[in-house]
Amino acid sequence: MELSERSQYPITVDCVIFGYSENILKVALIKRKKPPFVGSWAIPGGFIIGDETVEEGASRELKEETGLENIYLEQFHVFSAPKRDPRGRVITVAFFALISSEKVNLVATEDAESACWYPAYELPDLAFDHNEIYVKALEALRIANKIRPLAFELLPEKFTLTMLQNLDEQIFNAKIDKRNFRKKVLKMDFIEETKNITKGEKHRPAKLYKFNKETFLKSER
Amino acid sequence: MELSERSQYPITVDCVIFGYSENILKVALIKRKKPPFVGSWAIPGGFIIGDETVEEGASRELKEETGLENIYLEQFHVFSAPKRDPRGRVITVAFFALISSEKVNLVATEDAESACWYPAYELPDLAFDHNEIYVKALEALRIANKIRPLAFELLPEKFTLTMLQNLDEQIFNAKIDKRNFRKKVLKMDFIEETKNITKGEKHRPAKLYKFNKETFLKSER
DNA sequence: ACAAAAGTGTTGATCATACACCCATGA
DNA sequence: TCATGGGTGTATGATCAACACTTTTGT
Repeated sequence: MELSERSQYPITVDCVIFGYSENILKVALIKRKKPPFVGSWAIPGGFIIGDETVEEGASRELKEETGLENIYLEQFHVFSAPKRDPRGRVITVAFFALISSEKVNLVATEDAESACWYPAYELPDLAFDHNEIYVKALEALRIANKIRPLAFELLPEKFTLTMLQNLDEQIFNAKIDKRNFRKKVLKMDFIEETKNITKGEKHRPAKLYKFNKETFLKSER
Repeated sequence: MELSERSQYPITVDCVIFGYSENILKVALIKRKKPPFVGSWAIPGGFIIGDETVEEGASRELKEETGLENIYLEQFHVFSAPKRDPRGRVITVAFFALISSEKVNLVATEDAESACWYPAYELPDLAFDHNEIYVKALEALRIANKIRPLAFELLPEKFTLTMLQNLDEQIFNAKIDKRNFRKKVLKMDFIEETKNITKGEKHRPAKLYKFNKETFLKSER
């Protein structure tokens, strides 16, 4: 049997894009302007075309959506239920993406009437099987964040320990003790104090830290 | 643009089948009898057909290969490099499978001249990008085994603590201290002592334990 | 009696948790 | 001077790592 005689399927990538602004973990959603699910909110995604890998497809999609390149991307699950798209069979590879820029303007694409950031714990009901995809995305983000340090991908290059703690609290949707958190973080030698401090806030300024990737990679071995 | 006008791709599932026999963690491989890579060893897999989900495809494949149903299966990564199959573009969803039966006779399928169990740390060089798939499979198995108890899927219903320890040692390819291991395991209330012991071995008999899934699920909450 | 694996406790080090007050700044 | 978040230490219990001998069986 030749390859071309096999069942073939359109493949999409769906990207659960996490961002962090105003001290809140957010997710980028688009409002659909084409059927099916016109007017519903959905996770951005698109078809794989030509010879691109699923990673390349996800990057391309992300660039169209946010204008950004070199974004952290990680695939976490394939959704292949035959009726997940009422138009016909589409198999999707789901990714989560982490964006560090404080304020990214989302671009409404071909399929979207508009796009905006929703707080991660206040999402509206989503189109297709996207509620299910989102649940798995959060789960995958939590597991990945425990195994390796990912929070930095969501923060600006220099950040305060309070920002880092707040972000962790949001990812796990749980309160963390401040002193214990700082003790733990300051023991990690890949989190380096910079000479900078925050300014212009109406309270005591905070030290800024940065993540040293090289030191982290060395400490891995 | 209609769905049918999109780029479409043949999809395969590849199953890294782990088994455990003679106190050794093993992997099922097939010897290819068709081009490309005739005579090479490979991870078993096959095309998705019709309306089946990737999970259904993997189960079907596994049944053809081992005759077994209701096997533990977990997808862990999509491999989509355009040249990964020299015959043409094929995107594969990789799974790992865990088999508990002590001795499963592997069935040579349509594509395979033969099939056999290889010790997990003595695999031959593999066809396609299967070396890379295998590395990721082992990694995924280790992570999954830390997060939830999977070792039971590889053991007979009743097992000794030494068997369980040996299996963990093989999965992580590391030596574990016997007393510490037993202390930890016996604290888990979902591992229950049975009234049975091993027999007919030329040393002191061992108590047999079993995994109580209900108790485990309760302790999760 | 010997060989082979089963079974068993203690100690010190490290880590996680709980908890409350002073400090530096802007308004 | 007040409001706001930044910054700090200690004590307790839990968990992990290291380590060696006795027991039970088959031959």
